[in-house]
Amino acid sequence: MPLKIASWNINSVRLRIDLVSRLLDEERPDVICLQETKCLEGQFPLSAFNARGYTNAAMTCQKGYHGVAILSRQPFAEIDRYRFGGKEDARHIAVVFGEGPAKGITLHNFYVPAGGDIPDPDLNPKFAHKLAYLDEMRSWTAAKPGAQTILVGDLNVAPLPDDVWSHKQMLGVVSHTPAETDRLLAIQERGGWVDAVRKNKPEPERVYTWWSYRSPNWELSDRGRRLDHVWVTGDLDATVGETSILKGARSWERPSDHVPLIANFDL
DNA sequence: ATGGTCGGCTCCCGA
Repeated sequence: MPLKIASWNINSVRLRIDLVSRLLDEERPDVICLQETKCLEGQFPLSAFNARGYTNAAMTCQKGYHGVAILSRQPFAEIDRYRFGGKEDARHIAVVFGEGPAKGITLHNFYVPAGGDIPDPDLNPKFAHKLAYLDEMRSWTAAKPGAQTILVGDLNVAPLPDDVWSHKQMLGVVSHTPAETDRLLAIQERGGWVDAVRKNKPEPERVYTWWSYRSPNWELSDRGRRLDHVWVTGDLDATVGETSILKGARSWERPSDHVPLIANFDL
């Protein structure tokens, strides 16, 4: 049975609901995971999702910042929220699917802290928070090894040398420092997670999901980073099909700085 | 540890 999941850091779901609708109409995923929704639950534009058959919603929200949501055409049997890193930030939501092809599968949607600009936990509390968050993710995945589990989201770390435009020049830049990449790879290893995107786009292919707003010539300079991820537990490895990164969405009107990821499964 | 541009709790802060 096919299952198609989309993940997108939308950077305000209210502002960009028409872009989300376009993605849903063009790609028709079964499930969409959003990060940085940036609104309270009562402000979430549910009607655009309901009109397209995404009548099941699980979200964790806070005013103005962060926020993650899972919208699905298939019902949920369970909804869970975890709070890592010693803050009450809205950065994680998980569901277990009830009926349908994904029945029994757990889906986690994460928005890992960006970490500020200075890659030193002693000088920058935001970077310390990010490292603490990643450390807690590792403890969490080691304590509770997943089965039949998919993890998606904006992990705000580009773990591999070919996940950035210049490994050498990025080693001191938050998102690609050894402190972060070591931690992300440790989470992967401890949890037995498989990087679904790299499974069919292996290194040394350069793969990016984010291009900064600060570069007016983002497409020409192509200084991207692979900050968004789809991971699966080892028992789902064989079910992973095509994954795609919809770079075209970065050129849509008033775009997010992240583009959607699509992952197909054959369950 | 350049500066650049976005979003929202908007003349600032987080990304």
